[in-house]
Amino acid sequence: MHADRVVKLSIALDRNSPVPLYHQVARELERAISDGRLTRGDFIENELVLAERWQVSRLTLRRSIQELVDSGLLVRRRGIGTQVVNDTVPRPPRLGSSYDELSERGLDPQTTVLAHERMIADDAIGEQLGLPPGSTVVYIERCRRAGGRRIALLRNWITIDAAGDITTDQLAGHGLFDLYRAKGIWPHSAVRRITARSAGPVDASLLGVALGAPLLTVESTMQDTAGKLIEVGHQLYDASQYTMELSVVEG
Amino acid sequence: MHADRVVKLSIALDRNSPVPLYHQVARELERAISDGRLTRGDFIENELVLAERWQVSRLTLRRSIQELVDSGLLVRRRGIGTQVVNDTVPRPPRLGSSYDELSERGLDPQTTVLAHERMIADDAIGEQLGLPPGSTVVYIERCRRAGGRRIALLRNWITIDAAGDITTDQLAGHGLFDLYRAKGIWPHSAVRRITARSAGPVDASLLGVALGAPLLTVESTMQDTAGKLIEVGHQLYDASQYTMELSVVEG
DNA sequence: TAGTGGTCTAGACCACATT
DNA sequence: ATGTGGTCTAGACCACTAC
Repeated sequence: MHADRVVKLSIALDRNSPVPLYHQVARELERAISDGRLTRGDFIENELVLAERWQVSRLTLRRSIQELVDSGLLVRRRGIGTQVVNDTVPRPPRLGSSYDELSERGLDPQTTVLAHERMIADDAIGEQLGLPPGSTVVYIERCRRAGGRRIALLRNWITIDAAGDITTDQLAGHGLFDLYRAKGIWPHSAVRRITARSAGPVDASLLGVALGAPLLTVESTMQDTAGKLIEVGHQLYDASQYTMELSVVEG
Repeated sequence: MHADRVVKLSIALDRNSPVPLYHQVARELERAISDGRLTRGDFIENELVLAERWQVSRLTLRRSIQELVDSGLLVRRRGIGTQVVNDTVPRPPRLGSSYDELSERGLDPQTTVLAHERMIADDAIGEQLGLPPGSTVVYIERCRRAGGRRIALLRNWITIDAAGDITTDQLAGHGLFDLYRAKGIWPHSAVRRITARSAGPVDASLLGVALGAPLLTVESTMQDTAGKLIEVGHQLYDASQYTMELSVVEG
């Protein structure tokens, strides 16, 4: 009972490339899926055969396959084989600014800086940033537009270390993420709490929506690769214009 | 210039356990972090030393460390070492029912089945499930409660294959995920679209909220490990009672 | 019984960061 | 120059699935 198609693949590898072999193999497999040589339901040949044919060690091959399994394109089953489950790479949630995200959707994001100042962190913010009471932080409030319409209100409380020398001009042209990276700060992980609320008078007038309009709210805390807390962010999205999309793949 | 603490760890491994060695090592490392032997900023010893001391191959050790790197607890830097970045495991978004999620938060979720019937899928739903027009699906509408309060309204359109023989009784006592798994169907990945809206008359009365109250909405499409589309789900959460939480770690 | 993926080893060499 | 993590190999044995 095997109506299932087993596809023989040929690939080209460059052993002098600085790109790791396992990644080259993964890329080739991914290409085979995206250009249709492999489609949903197809099996690839078994690991011993592929390792021999492509002249890589089995472990290296396995690592390549694992990459695609992690990203949700392949599924492995012991005793059965490795099968294509997905034609397109599901997009996992990423650390990244809404600026990048809107760009990727083909919109042309623009930013208006509404506030950019130093202030004493209130207790809640200070605690989330792990700062002693009375610490100074940089407060930034921006309005994000796309296609001429106001999409989101972005409020950030950032440690002096991370944002002390960012200028208002820089904020208008770039997402915060780019500015962090330019300073050598590497955002590493974030916790996001997502819920909804009705627009109050301030939010409504800043976003240009009716009083009581539904807003999607995201509160986040972010830290860098050294474990240092960088910022607390509150984001308010006009729900009629913005949908947050994320893919989840079972670990 | 090394104020950084390098911690010497002792661990116990059981080589006869069915649990893979790399996972045992990972678990021990995780325990060392959670019980405070390792804290943020600490370095673990280098890979050669640890592999020798714990009598595992370097590759096995690396795989253990990788587990914690993936989950955001450790960071590795070439030429420098491996360092603890996080004390607690950030919780990545997972495939799982709100039932499981509410359970984990210590609440006691209860379910009322409001509808459970076969119906002809409308065009939008049929298309999302990849079914021909006029196909029959199972429609389920449930109200999820916790702590005696109504938290969410769950609407699912499920393929006959996946839900054809689920009974109403089963639905009252279990999350849909458990029922799928019991049938040998393994949810593999989902795409979720999250936004907000104001409660309409029907939603308001079913959830027991005021007309126009803010709701968090999640629309999802899910498929199993074989790549088959299983269900489309629409979930409405009372935003005053529910916050969606997710952690994102940079890949 | 045969075939598949899952785990583990010992050893080699490379690339990068610090001193 | 030294120490760190990153890649890669060849080979072994195990666990699960199918027939």
